[in-house]
Amino acid sequence: MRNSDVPRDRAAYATHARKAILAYLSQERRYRGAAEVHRALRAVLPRIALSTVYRTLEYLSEQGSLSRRNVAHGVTEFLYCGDLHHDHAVCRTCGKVEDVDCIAMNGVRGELRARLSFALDDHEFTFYGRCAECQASESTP
Amino acid sequence: MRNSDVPRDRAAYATHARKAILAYLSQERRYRGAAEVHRALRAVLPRIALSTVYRTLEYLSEQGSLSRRNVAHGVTEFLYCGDLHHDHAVCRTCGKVEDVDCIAMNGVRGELRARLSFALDDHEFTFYGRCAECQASESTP
DNA sequence: ATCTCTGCAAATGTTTTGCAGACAA
DNA sequence: TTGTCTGCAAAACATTTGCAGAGAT
Repeated sequence: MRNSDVPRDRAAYATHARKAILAYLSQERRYRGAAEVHRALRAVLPRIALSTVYRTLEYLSEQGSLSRRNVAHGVTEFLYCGDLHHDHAVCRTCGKVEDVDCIAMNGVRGELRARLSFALDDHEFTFYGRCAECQASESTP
Repeated sequence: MRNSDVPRDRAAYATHARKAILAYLSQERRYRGAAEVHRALRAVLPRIALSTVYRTLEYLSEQGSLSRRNVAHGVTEFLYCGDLHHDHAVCRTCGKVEDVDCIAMNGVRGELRARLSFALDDHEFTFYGRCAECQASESTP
């Protein structure tokens, strides 16, 4: 394949909307939907359109800056989350998300292949429970 | 609390729609959306309404007979799946779902508590790859 | 007979798209 | 200047709901 056959990446502009959404989500350590992001951004960019939020979230998650999850009622939520693949522990009380880089995965992978003859090439793990902070505040209400 | 105060469960009728949907999904070992189920059921019940399919899928998943997952574009899919909690290995080639009752999970749980002080109360694991059959047919096309 | 379920049609809520002007490079 | 984004408004889609009649017990 000649170099000229390689589709050139389209230029990616660093616009107000992209910067603001990335700034908001990287500070917020929770999954947020388009409507929530839109509401929050209006403080900084009063004229931003909801459709722009959708397009930007889509763009950023394709770039790998955001990870997405589909929740009930047709809603998609996004979380700021570097380039690395890792799993998430979601606190059911405050919604905070912590990254889990799980060593035990190696064992799981081997077991899966041995028992099901299943060739694993990807996984999605989500843990639900209570984070350390919320456990602490439960005892002192 | 007196016995008469306990809200009595509503009677559950074994209707054509419920039987047919359960029959279809228990034979099909894949996640299916409402539209797909509806299309398939028309062969047996020509007058069945899409809204009935939605209501029935909702009902069956609340009963615990179906497990649900939210996929992209606001679509919810359902899988026949007994009462037991287990994780799924989804074949990316044929879509077939196999249950995984993974022993290595205990290791994951312990690690999570030790490293994050995270009190785990539930998890959702999905594995993606190729099932044994699809691996075999890849070598003989 | 009674209470539950279903078909139909209309409504809801999220997400997508077309297009002309605004913006970043 | 040039090609990429954005705002606006309208469309597309999956899903939900109200209601009267059909169905299950």
